[in-house]
Amino acid sequence: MQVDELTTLGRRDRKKRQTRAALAAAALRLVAERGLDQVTVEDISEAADVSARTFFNYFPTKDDALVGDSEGDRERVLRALAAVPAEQPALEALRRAFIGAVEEAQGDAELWQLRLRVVTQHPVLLGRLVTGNATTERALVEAIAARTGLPADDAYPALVVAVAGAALRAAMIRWATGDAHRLATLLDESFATIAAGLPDPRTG
Amino acid sequence: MQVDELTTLGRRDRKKRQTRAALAAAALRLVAERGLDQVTVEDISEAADVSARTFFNYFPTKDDALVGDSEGDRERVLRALAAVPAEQPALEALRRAFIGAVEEAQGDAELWQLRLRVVTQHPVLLGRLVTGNATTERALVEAIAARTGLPADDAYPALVVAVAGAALRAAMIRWATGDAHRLATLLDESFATIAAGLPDPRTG
DNA sequence: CTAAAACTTTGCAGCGTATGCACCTTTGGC
DNA sequence: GCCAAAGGTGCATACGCTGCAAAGTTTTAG
Repeated sequence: MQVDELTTLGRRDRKKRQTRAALAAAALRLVAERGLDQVTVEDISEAADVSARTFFNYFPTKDDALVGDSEGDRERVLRALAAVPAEQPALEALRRAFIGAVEEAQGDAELWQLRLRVVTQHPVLLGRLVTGNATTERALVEAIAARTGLPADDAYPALVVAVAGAALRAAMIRWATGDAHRLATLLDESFATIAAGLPDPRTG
Repeated sequence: MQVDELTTLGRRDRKKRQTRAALAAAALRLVAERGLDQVTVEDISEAADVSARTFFNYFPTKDDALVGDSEGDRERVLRALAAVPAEQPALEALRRAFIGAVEEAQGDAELWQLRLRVVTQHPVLLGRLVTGNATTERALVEAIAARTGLPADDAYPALVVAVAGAALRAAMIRWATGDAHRLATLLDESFATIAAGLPDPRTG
C-alpha cells in the first residue's frame, strides 16, 4: 500500500507530501525544544527549507502544523463506525470505531507521543485539537442517533459521544505520559470502567 | 452581598467593572450579529467607547472577552467539591460540585445562552473554553485522587473527571439550544445515565 | 482643601500571524 | 519540445497583541 502510493504518485505529489511532513516535523521538534511562543512560522519554514509564504500554502495556521490531520481521523473513525453491526450497543460501537485510529497512532508512536506531549504542554493547542474534533463529534452524534433510531435531538447520542471522546482523550494522555501499556489496552480499560458506571474504586 | 460590594467599592473599581462588562457584552453582541472574523477589537472597543489599547488592559485576547471567566468558575467548583463529604462516591461528588456553577448560569440565563450559542457557532472558541478548563480539570483530578486515596497517577481520577466534564458540556449545549428544561435537571439526567453505565436505550 | 501617590487610559512603535495578488519555476500530458 | 496546470515566492496589507511613556483621573494623606 505505502509503496504503491509512493511509486504511483508523481514527483510533484511526492514532493508535496515530503514538504508537508518536513514542516510538521520541524514545527513539532522546534516547539518541543523552545516552547510555542519562541518559535515563529519563519523558523519552521527555514528548518524545512521553504519560504514563510509556502508554509501557509500547507497549513492555515501555525497551530495546524502541530495538531495533526483531524479530517483524516474523522473519515477513518466514521468508516470504522459504519462497519460495526448496528445491533451492538452504542458505547461498544464507539469503542470499536476508535480502536482503528488508536492502532494507527500506536504505529507512529514516537511522532504521536511527541505531539501529545507538546499539546499537553500548551493548552491552547489542546483547544485546537478540540476544534478539529468538534466536527467529528457532530458527525458521530448523527451516526449514533441513526444507529439507535433515536430522534436527532435526543440527549443520549450527544452524551454517549461526549463521554466516549473523554475516554479516548484520557487514554491518550495517559499513554503519552510514559505509561508502558499499549494504547488500545488503556482505551479498553477506560471503556470498561465507563460501562460499569464509573464505580468509586473504594466501594467497587 | 452584591449591594455590599457595589457600595463598598470605590468609584474606580465600579468603573472598571462597568468597562469590563461593557466590553464583554459588546463583543458577544457584535459577534452574534456578524460572526467572529467580521468583528475586530477596534469594533468592540468602539462599541464600549474605549480605545483599542484599553481593551487589552482587560482581556489578553479577543476570544477572552467572549468565553467568560474560567478562573472564577474554577475557584467556585473547587470550593464546592471540597464541601462535599469525602465518603460520597467520586462521580456524585463531581455532580454536586457542578450544580453550584450551573445554578449561577441559570441566573444569568440570557447572557449564558447567548455565550453558548456564540461559542458553538465558532468552534475555535469552544477550543478556548477547553483551554481555560484544562487547568480546572488538572485541579479536579488532584482533588479526586486525594479524596479517593488513589495514587496521583492512577487512571481513575483522570477518567471520572473527563467524563463528568463531558456530561456538563453536553448538558449546557442542550440547554443553550432551546431546550425548555432547567440546566440543573439536564445535568442530573446526564449524570444518572452515566452512573447507569450508558446503557443503549434500545435494550435498557 | 490641596498635593502627592496610585492607578487607568491612551497613542505610538513594533513584531508576528495570516491573506490576496502577481510573477516565476517546475511538472506532466500531448 | 510545448503548453497548461500547479506549486513556490515576494510584496503589500490587515489584524492581533505587547511594551513603553505621556496624560488624565481617582484616592489618600497631610
